[in-house]
Amino acid sequence: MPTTPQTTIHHDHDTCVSGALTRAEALCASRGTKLTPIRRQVLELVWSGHRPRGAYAILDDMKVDGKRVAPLTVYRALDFLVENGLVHRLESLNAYIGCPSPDHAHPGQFLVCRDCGDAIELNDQRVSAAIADSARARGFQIDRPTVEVRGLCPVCQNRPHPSHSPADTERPEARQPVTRQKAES
Amino acid sequence: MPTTPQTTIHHDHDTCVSGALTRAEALCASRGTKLTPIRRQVLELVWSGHRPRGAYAILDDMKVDGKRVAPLTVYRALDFLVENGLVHRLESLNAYIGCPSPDHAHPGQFLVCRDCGDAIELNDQRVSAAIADSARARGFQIDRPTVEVRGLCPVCQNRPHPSHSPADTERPEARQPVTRQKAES
DNA sequence: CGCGGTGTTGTTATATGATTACATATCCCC
DNA sequence: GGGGATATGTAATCATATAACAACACCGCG
Ligand SMILES: [Zn+2]
Ligand SMILES: [Zn+2]
Ligand SMILES: [Zn+2]
Ligand SMILES: [Zn+2]
Repeated sequence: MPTTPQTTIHHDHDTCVSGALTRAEALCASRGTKLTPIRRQVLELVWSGHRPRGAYAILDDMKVDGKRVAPLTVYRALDFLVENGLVHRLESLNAYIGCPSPDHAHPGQFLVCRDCGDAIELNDQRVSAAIADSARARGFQIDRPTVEVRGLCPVCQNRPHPSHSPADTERPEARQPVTRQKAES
Repeated sequence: MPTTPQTTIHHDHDTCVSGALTRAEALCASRGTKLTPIRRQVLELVWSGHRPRGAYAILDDMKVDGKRVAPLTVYRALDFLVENGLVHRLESLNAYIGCPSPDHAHPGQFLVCRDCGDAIELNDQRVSAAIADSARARGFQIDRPTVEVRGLCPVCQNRPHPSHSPADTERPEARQPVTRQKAES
């Protein structure tokens, strides 16, 4: 049994995380930015669940030398990671998620499941183009478009109902259908 | 000099607010929902600046009988207003803004200026359609699409730079170019 | 080497945003 | 008038994010 078992679709998540870290190292090296130990650890913790994660959830796991770090430490690292495109911020969840393709600049477009909490990253050119057109028509200069679609992912559509679901045993991290959920525990 | 002078584009804002309140009254009456004094006051305060406003900013103005109300009072009213489409919540700002056309259901699409803080509401069918297609292609069932575009509005593009701007005297509510701004004071 | 600038981290406190749990009041229908 | 649904009051607490300031580390340069 692997050490980090919490993802929706089965895959070799340990490899998945180490890959993300390796790519991040390479990217920072090529750009002359510094992926310090703290930043690296935060990035690893963002990836750990392969789903959106809140800053304080990361903070809880951030023991450095057995000592709990300050919130600012985590936020500063997250700012760096977001600025460098290694992590996206999900505005509607106040949460962060690792970007699988940080090498090319892109805004985040996400399908966020209200049940399992997973966030699927899209990169739909039609959506981007439609937004760009609409903004241009009004003379608005875009910094960063945000597209976050809340709903129900295909997997969760096929489960009877989250709160009564017998699948809780095999997917213990399932979210309750609350109004405004947290990204994680 | 009017009592509520803080908007970007000059217009008769007092009429603008009273119009929104009248429409809200009519809409609630037709639906059988109740626009209570508290809800009405919160709606008025949401509209007061004609721009996104945080819950606690509203709270600060919410003296009822000279007494400060509890946060929950404001949040409950905001929940009602959002559910009834009278107000939109801006996820990227944790703020609320009045909807100019609450009569027909629609998700909010916004162009949010990073300088003046104004939010222009769009309703672009191409954007909606592109998002719907993209979600359908992945079997994702949409609850609520969120589109919030951060950038610079036409007015602010023509001012030299927010922090050095001489226009501060005529637009005292201008925002600083900070990383993650508040909706209001 | 030693200096000074830039960038990173530490520490403490606080602002802002949102919810839980429970009690009380009010309205409307019967 | 009883009784259920809706609305508000009160207190405490949780969650998210930033401010202000100090210390340290790295790096290029004289
Ligand atoms: Zn993974
Ligand atoms: Zn991405
Ligand atoms: Zn107005
Ligand atoms: Zn609207």
